[in-house]
Amino acid sequence: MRSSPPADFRRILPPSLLTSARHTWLQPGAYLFHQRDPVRAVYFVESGQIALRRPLPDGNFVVTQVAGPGDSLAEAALFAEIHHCDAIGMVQSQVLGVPKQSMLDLFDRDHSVALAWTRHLSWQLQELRQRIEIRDIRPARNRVLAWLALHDRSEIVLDRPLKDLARELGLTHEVFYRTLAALERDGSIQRRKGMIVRTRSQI
Amino acid sequence: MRSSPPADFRRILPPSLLTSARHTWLQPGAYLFHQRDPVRAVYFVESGQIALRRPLPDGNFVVTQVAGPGDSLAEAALFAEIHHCDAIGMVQSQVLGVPKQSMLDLFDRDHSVALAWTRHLSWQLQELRQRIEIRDIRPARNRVLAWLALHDRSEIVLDRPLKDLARELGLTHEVFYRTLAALERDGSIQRRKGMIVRTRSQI
DNA sequence: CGAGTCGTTGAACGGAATCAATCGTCGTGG
DNA sequence: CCACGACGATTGATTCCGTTCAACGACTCG
Repeated sequence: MRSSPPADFRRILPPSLLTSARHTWLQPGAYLFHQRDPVRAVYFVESGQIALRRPLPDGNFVVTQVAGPGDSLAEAALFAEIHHCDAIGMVQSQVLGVPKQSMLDLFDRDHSVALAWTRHLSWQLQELRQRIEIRDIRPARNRVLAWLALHDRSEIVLDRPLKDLARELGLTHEVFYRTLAALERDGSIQRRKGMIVRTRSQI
Repeated sequence: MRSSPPADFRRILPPSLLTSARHTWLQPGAYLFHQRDPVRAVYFVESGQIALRRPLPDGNFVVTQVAGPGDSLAEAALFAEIHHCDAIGMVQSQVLGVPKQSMLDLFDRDHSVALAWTRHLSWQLQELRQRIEIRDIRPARNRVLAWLALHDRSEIVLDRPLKDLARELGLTHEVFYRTLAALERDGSIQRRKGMIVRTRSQI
């Protein structure tokens, strides 16, 4: 899908930063931080799933991000004094916390790291914009075809469960399964264990 | 909606950079750049609308971004030798092109500018993630309520046509109108010229 | 005064969500 | 080892909500 490298924090942060970082285990429902907590660190998800949500006056929430393995979390917090949303583990999760000040200091000392971070953010942006646009494609058949077409190789390796991919595409997993089945039926794709192969590529 | 400042490039780029920038007028359908063109500049939309789209082998396209006034365009190009998508004016548009090298040089010379750019990207990311999550909310009524709830003040000033807001929310304008009408009917909001006022805020 | 666009409502259709049931696989513990 | 539960994958049936098409009024602009 993406023409940019995978946005995994391990490729962005230098080892020197990683040593000053703290690993944390989070049980399901446990808070990583609360709204209005002072910002101490920028976080990266190593495993599990962390949700960011903004509490509303009436006691409800609006979810603003769901971060999975490899994702960075609340990068904008780097430029804020306090958090403006809650962070909660959806499942048992492991996160890496890099102290805010260490990060800013390193940016200051080492240009290449600052630039690498900028590149990371730019890639993320590109990917998200793409995701938004692809979700606007209707019906499901065309959306899935577009998603397939964005992959450079005709063989798409499924590194995640189809269920997760469905969510990324903004479809329920049922509809995604059905659509894939329909595409295979009419010969647009072939399915092999753990991968999808594009055959014709008409949208 | 956002708790961060508006992401307008005029607040990020220092005047020194803006002087070295070039204004370009783009007619509808005209290309700002093509895929595989060498990256010369990073662009900002001053007026109109620019679409980024990735050409497919079969002659089709997948749109990856639609940028409006104030938006930066293809920031990731700053780290690439060639463009990997086309940029086309959807309507008559004016863009500002800041030479890639000027930008990188300035980042190198002036930390504060580099940091401002990082902050800009972080805010953009946050906003996009929020947009994605809000578009997952169904049905339309709840989505609109969530969108309203994200605004800090109970009076939401409509700076853009409702049509555009509908698009941002991932709804057709008809459904958006209807939903607003329904919300007003049951007393959840009140509408005054150019603004919407939250009254009750239950989701 | 028309042309164009936004805002608004109506009616009908279609496609995706939802609910439900089944199968396979994997890991866990008795 | 097998039973059990959890979860992914899959398909069916039904419902419902958002899209689409259509029409109209208000407003702005040339």
